[in-house]
Amino acid sequence: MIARIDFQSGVPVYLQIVQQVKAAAATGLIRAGDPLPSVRAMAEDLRINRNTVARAYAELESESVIETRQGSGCFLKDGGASPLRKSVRSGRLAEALDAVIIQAHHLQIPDPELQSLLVERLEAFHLRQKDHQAPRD
Amino acid sequence: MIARIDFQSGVPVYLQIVQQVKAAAATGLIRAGDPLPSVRAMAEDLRINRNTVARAYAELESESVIETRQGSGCFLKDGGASPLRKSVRSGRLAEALDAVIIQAHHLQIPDPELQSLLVERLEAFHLRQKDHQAPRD
Amino acid sequence: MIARIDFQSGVPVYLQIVQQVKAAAATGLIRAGDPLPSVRAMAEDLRINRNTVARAYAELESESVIETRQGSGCFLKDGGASPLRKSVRSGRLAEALDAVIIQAHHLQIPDPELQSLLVERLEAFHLRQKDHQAPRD
Amino acid sequence: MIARIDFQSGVPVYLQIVQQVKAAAATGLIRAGDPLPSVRAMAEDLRINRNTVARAYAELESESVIETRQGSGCFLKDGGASPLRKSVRSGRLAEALDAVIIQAHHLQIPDPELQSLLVERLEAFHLRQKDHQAPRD
DNA sequence: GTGGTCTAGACCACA
DNA sequence: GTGGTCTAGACCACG
Repeated sequence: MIARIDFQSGVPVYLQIVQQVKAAAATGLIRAGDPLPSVRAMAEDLRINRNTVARAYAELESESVIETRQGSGCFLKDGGASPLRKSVRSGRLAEALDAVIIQAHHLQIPDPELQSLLVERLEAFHLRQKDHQAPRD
Repeated sequence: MIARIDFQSGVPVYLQIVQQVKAAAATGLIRAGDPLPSVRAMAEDLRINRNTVARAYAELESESVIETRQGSGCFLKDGGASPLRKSVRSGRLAEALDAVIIQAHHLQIPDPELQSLLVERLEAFHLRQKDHQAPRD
Repeated sequence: MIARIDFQSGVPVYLQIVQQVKAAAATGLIRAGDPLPSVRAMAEDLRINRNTVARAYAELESESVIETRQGSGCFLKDGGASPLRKSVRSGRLAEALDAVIIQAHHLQIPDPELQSLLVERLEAFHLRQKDHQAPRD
Repeated sequence: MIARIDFQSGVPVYLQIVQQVKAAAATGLIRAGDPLPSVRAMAEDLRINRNTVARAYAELESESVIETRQGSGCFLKDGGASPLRKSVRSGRLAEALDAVIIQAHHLQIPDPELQSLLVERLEAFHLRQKDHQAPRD
């Protein structure tokens, strides 16, 4: 099972799926070419409607994260190149960072600590990536 | 002007106001006892519906950030310190950073660029703060 | 009424709406900032379900053609800059052209005629654009 | 090899085969009376399901493009000329071109570039045709 | 079996 | 009033 849904969070269920598939792809839990659980299977697993899963998959496809072939399933794409312009990509990341900065501000966490926390989480992220590569052999 | 609304962001307008009033309080732009702009004034300022501002103020009052006195307006309450323990606070921030890291991965933005982007956005953030504080002198 | 649906064509209804809104935007029938018919209104107009229209609008938003603000409606964006890379954009157009070329081949229309037909349709397109600009004054 | 499948395109695989067999017939790659590859051979060639090839052949037979003889395979029928009148044919192509023009507009690709892209894709198309015909000699 | 589309209707969030 | 999300269930296209 790939995803866990928090029905209390207020975050749309389909977006939770999107985020968790992206996370699984980023850390290497699933790799290019790997099939995702079928829409029906994931819906049953998470006890949600098929349509909700289908919507998540459609969103993932429109972002070029997965590829879906009618009748055979959904597969993870290789992250060859984002179709978005560089400026757009850093713009989006800047928005996300701005939100984090405001949050840090509210949590009264000083800049240097935020920066070192980023370094720490980056290291943790790459460790997870290695963990997922090893067991495959 | 306390708040700036980003209609593109998808974040509810009333929540943007809530967050920005909190931010303004945290940075000292407004202090305990200071009056907030009237609902009508802020609505005209931001060119949004009065209901939206009223809702933001209601939310702020329910969180005990502000206090409304019948007939005279809304005022900032004191109580600046975050009640959360340090570990809880950085834990929350870590979650937010993890999400950003995953996003950066899918946007194919390398670690060093992410880090320098953080520095850049932090500088922009503090510049904005100064802009707000200057007119007060 | 902006769209006409052909239920016989086999083309998904939501895609027909997407195409027709794009066409209306391209020819200047609707302009940047103009509101689109509400989801409910268009659904009633076309006698289809609200969700189908909503899906079309969602697709249009994900392609940056329109902007939707909760509670106030959907508005045409100004076509400032496509977020896609230049290479991706011409790649997509190349795919569309390849399909046309194959079709021309099946219809046994020689290359020079295809090329002059393109010129002709381009002229017709720009004429339509002018037509839509004039009546506004 | 008669067909090349583009799994990314979203066009049903069986339709791609239908179109490409028609194209092969139109360009003279295969001629009246020629045998088509067996269902099994083509399926292995293209790494797709036999059912998919069978469906394509069924479609082609129902359109009288090919003929199946029990036990000996499928053969191309004659009857090359398009039955449509010239005006109808260019009318259909005009519709397709209009759609491409609208797409080019949204992709912000200027007219001259669209025209030169057409020339480029036409060349690529004819190159592919030659590649197919060469091995025949 | 797979995913895609559409309908009908409920409920929520926002202005 | 606006759009967004989710469910339930039907039907189609594809492999």
